[in-house]
Amino acid sequence: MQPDTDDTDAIDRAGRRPAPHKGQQTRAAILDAALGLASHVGLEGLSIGALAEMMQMSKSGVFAHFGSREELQISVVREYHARFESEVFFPAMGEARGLPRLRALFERWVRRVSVEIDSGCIYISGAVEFDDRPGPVRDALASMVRAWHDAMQRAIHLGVQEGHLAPDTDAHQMLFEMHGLILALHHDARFLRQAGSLERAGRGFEHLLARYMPPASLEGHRARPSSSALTR
Amino acid sequence: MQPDTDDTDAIDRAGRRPAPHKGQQTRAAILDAALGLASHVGLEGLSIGALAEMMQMSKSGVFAHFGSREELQISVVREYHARFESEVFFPAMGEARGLPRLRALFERWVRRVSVEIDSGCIYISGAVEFDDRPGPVRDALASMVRAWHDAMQRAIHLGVQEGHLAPDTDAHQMLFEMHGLILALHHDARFLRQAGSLERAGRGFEHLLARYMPPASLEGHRARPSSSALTR
DNA sequence: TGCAAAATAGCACGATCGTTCGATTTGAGC
DNA sequence: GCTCAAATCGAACGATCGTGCTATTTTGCA
Repeated sequence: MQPDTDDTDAIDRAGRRPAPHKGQQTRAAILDAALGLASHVGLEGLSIGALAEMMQMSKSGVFAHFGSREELQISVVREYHARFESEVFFPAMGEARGLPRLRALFERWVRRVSVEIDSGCIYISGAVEFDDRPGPVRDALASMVRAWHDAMQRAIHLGVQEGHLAPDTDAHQMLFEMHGLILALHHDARFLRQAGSLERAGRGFEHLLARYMPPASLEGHRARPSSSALTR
Repeated sequence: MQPDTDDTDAIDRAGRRPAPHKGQQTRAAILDAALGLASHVGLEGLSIGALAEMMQMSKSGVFAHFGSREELQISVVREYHARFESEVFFPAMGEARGLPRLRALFERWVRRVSVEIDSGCIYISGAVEFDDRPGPVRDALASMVRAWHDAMQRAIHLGVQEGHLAPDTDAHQMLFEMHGLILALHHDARFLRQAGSLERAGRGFEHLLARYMPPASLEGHRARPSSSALTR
């Protein structure tokens, strides 16, 4: 999880462009509305006109903040990424490595995706909308999803190192199966409106943990000392 | 898997409307093109103009066959359902009940979803596009997905009856996890263009089978005689 | 308080959308 | 081959889209 460095306001933080910050303020407000809108109608359904009406602004007023619809979409993706990070990734990183952290990551991931009835996940809807549409939006989306997947794989590797998961655990495979649970949850809860989906996702995760458990002889032991401060 | 009874041409099959069938012919051709188009740009991205150009017809000529865009979308969903049935469901039903049939269902499901590089699954993209958009299209989509899920659950139940799966197998839970594998495959292969996704889905399915295996003592035995011809 | 710049509004454009309607072409049955 | 209905076309409609301009208002700083 790193590609959220250069924002449009990078220049500001660097010192130049002396004062006027009212613009950034409304830009943030627009982005907030855009995120809410996009999570309902998708990134493709996001229209500047609807956004302007929702903000009680003129179309051109909204437009000026982004320069193009595509740039708006990319900004929304970046904003979603930032929120995802601060609601899922960072808090979970506070947990101890291995199982506790992995559990926290999954649990928060689940909560983020099945968020109180409405507001779908832009990573998921975006993946479907742009799986056949090359361009900068798709690139931004893909790079952030990949960053998230990499972070998850690192957490799984740490689980192995801590001796909480079997030494021969295929991290990519385990991530694949975890991701599947999340996607099934999103599908069943959001599209089919099926009750009990949340519990099913949780049970599925327990099944995964049981499957990737270390053999009893190794239980509780560490595969190797996890001293180095650089391994996170 | 049943809700594909009343088509628009039901009146014809019933006897009335004596002869002209050229219309149905081109309607089928349009539907075929529409299916291809929708699997790339989604049901929402499906436009009559693009379809007309692709068919080398006038917009109104295409339009007349469906009466509305919504009806076109529903027709596409129905057509996809029919193909899904004949490519996945019916052939797999030829396999023996229990594990062989379940394997066949999953394998063909996988093949249908990851179909030669392009052409995504309309069930999956449709679910994302219409999870927040009530109406007849969503209803049609949901009813067919549900029919498919029901069919899968029946197959799982038969697996239990045949003694190929543990007696306490939660069919809904197992389906949830299988569906997750399919969705993860669709995501990783189609959006992330990740190699090896197909194998990961297969491995995930093997993990599931291992998990829902009956206890060794029951292996090979049937939970109860599967005689009645009505149990399918 | 005044001034430059930033933020926003207003208007128009070309394109595309789904849809309507009347005219025209095509088809099949006598 | 004639006829009538079915199939298709062509043009136009209102709406919405993203975007480009030029005013106008608002903002932050001297």
